[in-house]
Parts: sequence; structure tokens; C-alpha cells
Amino acid sequence: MADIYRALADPTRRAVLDELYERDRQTLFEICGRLTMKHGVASSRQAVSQHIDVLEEAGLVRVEREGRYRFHTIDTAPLREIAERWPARGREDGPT
Amino acid sequence: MADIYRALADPTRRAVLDELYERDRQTLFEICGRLTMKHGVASSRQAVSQHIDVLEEAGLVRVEREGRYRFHTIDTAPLREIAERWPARGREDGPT
DNA sequence: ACAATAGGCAAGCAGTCACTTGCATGTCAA
DNA sequence: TTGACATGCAAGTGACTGCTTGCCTATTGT
Repeated sequence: MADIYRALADPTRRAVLDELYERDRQTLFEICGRLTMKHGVASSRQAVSQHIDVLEEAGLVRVEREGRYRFHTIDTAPLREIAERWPARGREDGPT
Repeated sequence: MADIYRALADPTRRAVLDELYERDRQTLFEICGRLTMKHGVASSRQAVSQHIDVLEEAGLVRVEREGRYRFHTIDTAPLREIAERWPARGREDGPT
């Protein structure tokens, strides 16, 4: 499994996660369209596809294939590694 | 303030955070030595210095100058942005 | 079958990044 | 003051990354 931190390093990939967080089970074309419309990100289909590959390898996005469609779903579980690696200590107020 | 995600993207920078998480107020030379000894990271002083610059710009490391020493301290507060951007939802089990 | 749709693969290119190298600044002890 | 120590600055280099380009495969509708 690839590097989750490196996967998060790119702003377009974070926008993809934002979009999938709002709406699950989107296809590549849906993600592309919505990135352009709502997130002001103008990336080609191939570019977004490559970004999704990285997110998938990091375990942040899961894919279900159905016919000629590929539905993408966010998985926030791997993000916990970050919070658990450097937990807030003592006086710094903790998570909600 | 620079990109916290990009700051975390490099494994050496994460090792620096690990080290500072274990022990606060370390100088550059201390960090270099401990990175080599305990984390198996062999980076030059200049390389580590540049990494620390990135961490500092991301707000993850704070610096106190005293005489000819610079003491570095981790600040985990900016990490909360990540957990708050894509909070775990519904059935996915939450943090401890 | 045929065209249209959704996606996949891979080479090439330009920009960025981490690292090195070499020298400069500032502080402390003797 | 002088040398040793801790750090700072900046140019150059090789590798990596994100993106494009061009073509290919698979599925669906008519």
C-alpha cells in the first residue's frame, strides 16, 4: 500500500477527496465534471484518473466496477494513522 | 503559511516530527544525530535544516532562539485540519 | 454489426523537490 | 581577539511528479 501522506500532498487529489466526501459512488467522468464546476479544478480525464490511482493505492478511495462504470468511494479510515502518529498531548485541546 | 500536506509528504520530515514528538527543544545537531541513530535516517545537516524550514513554514515546528542555539519544538495543532476536513462518518468506527 | 460511451496504457516533457557543495554569519570560551 | 561551534544562505544537480498525447480495450444502445 502506497504512501498516504504523499497521496494527500497534491491539491487536486485533495479536491477529489472533498468531492467524494460530499457524494459517494461517482464515476470518473462525474468527478471530472464536478471538480471543474464546484471546485474550480480544471484537470483532464487522464490527469484525474492518475490521481485516483494514487488515492486508490493509498487506500483512500475504493472502487466498484459495474459494467462499463467504475464507482469511486472515499475511505477515510487510513487518515486515522496521521492523528494516531502524533496525538495531541496535554493542554492542547483534543478532538471534539 | 505553507502547505501542511506537502510538509508531511516527505519521510525524512515525518521522522523529524517523530523525533521531536519524543523529545522537545532539540537543536539541529541533536535532531541530526538522533535521526541517524534511532530512525535510521542518514541526512546531512543542511538537508535536515531545509526540511525543518518546510516544517516551520507549515506551522508544525516552532523555534526558540537562545544564543547560538535554536531549539525546535513540535506543534501538532495544524494536524487537526486533516481530521476535520474528512471526518469519519456514521458506521466507520470513530477514534478510540 | 456499428457507433458511442467509459475507461486503460504508456511514452514524453516540463516543473518541482531533495540533496549537495561551498562559503558566510553569529555566538561562546579561552 | 581568536578559534571552535551552531547555524544560515544560495547555486547547481539528479530524480521524481503531474500532465499531456495518442492509441487501445471493454461495454452499451440502436
